Amino acid sequence: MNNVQEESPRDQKKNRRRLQILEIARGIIAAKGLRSLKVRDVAEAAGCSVGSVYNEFGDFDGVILTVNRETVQALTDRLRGVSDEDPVRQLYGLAETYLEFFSEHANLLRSLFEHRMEDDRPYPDDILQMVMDAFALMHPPLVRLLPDADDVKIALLSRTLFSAVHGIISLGLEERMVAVPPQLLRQQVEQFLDAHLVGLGILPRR
Amino acid sequence: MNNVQEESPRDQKKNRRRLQILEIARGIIAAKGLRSLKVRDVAEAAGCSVGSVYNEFGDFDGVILTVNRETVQALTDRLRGVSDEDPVRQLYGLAETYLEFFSEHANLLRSLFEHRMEDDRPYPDDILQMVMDAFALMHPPLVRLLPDADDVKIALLSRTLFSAVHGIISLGLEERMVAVPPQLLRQQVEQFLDAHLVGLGILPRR
DNA sequence: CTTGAAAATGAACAATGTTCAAGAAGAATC
DNA sequence: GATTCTTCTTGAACATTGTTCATTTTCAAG
Repeated sequence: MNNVQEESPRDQKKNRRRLQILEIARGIIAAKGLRSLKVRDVAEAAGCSVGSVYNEFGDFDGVILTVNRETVQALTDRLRGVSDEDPVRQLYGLAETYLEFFSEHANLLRSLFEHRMEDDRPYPDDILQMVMDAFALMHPPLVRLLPDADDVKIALLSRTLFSAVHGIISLGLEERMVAVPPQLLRQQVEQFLDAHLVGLGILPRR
Repeated sequence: MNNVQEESPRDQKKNRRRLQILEIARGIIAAKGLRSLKVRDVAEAAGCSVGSVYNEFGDFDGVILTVNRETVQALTDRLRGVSDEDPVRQLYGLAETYLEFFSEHANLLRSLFEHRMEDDRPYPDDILQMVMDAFALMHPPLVRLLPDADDVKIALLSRTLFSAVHGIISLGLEERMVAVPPQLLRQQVEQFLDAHLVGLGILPRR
């Protein structure tokens, strides 16, 4: 049985344009923020009609959500690239990588965390799951470092720790708030982890 | 010299309506989120024309920003009410009070942290300052607990700690993400503080 | 080539923020 | 109290932007 679908020229064109629309939307969000994203701008830049955008994504939220989905995917890929050789280093690496990624793609991350659906439509489950999975990446190193602890507790701890790091970074990079210089922020995150890992008994008191 | 401006009947009416508009806007944001706030709804509920809303607040962002200003003011008031008798208890109290306030006014807090201005207009400085001041409320108890530490470092630590707590709470209450049960979240925040204060040498290792 | 299905189009519509000329209301002056 | 001046209020009109859909175009299959 051959499951490989041949891609007709028509589908190729369709896919090419789908990617193009996403690329353009991502570019606008990254450059000028989610609030500056307009259907007509995207359609014009992609050389198609607004109807085609709707045809491809259902509604405008569909475009945003697809960009967000790809953002969290890219984030996860980056976080998975952190070396797991030494579990302590891995924790620092995850936090620092998150900081790097957030610095490089601040507006995309904000779109991911701040976008609200119209009315009371639910946020897509798969994206939420992907975010939770990303935040669970501290789980394996924590398990290694706290072998006697309950696995459920570690899962909770992983989310808590990553959420804390997220708070420090997202507010630290918020240029609206008194902006923290990047180098200082990195140091801030490190010292935060220092203290916390000492508190968890993972690192010795200095 | 008498600096007290008599309030003319006209001003009274104006002020009454200003307050009414804010009350209505706050109610809508709190109940259905910032994205559901519409000028016409506010004007109709306040029994005036849309023009009057603009006359009073300049533009629609003006309404939102005023609500946000009052939100952070209310938050600060609540946080200032935390007892400063015991500095350790004060830190826990600040975190728990923040959790309480966030639970009760989740949509208002989200409006404060997530609202972006049109184009590239800057977010009002006074609001940013108020948020930073609120986050600095951990400073005094930390100074008492770490009398030998550099004051600038403590200021940074205060912001970091509060930002971390903010991250844990805002993501924990995010019903979009896998919602954490309130009681569990409270425990989560407490355990987070436990570990961190141990790490800072403020609490003894248990 | 014909034909039927799928996609693309863009004008029209709908929702919503914004402006402003005209009128109403109130204060100031006599 | 009448007149005049200032200020506020109004809401229709406009501007922007998301959404729909009847029509046209495209193109693969027969």
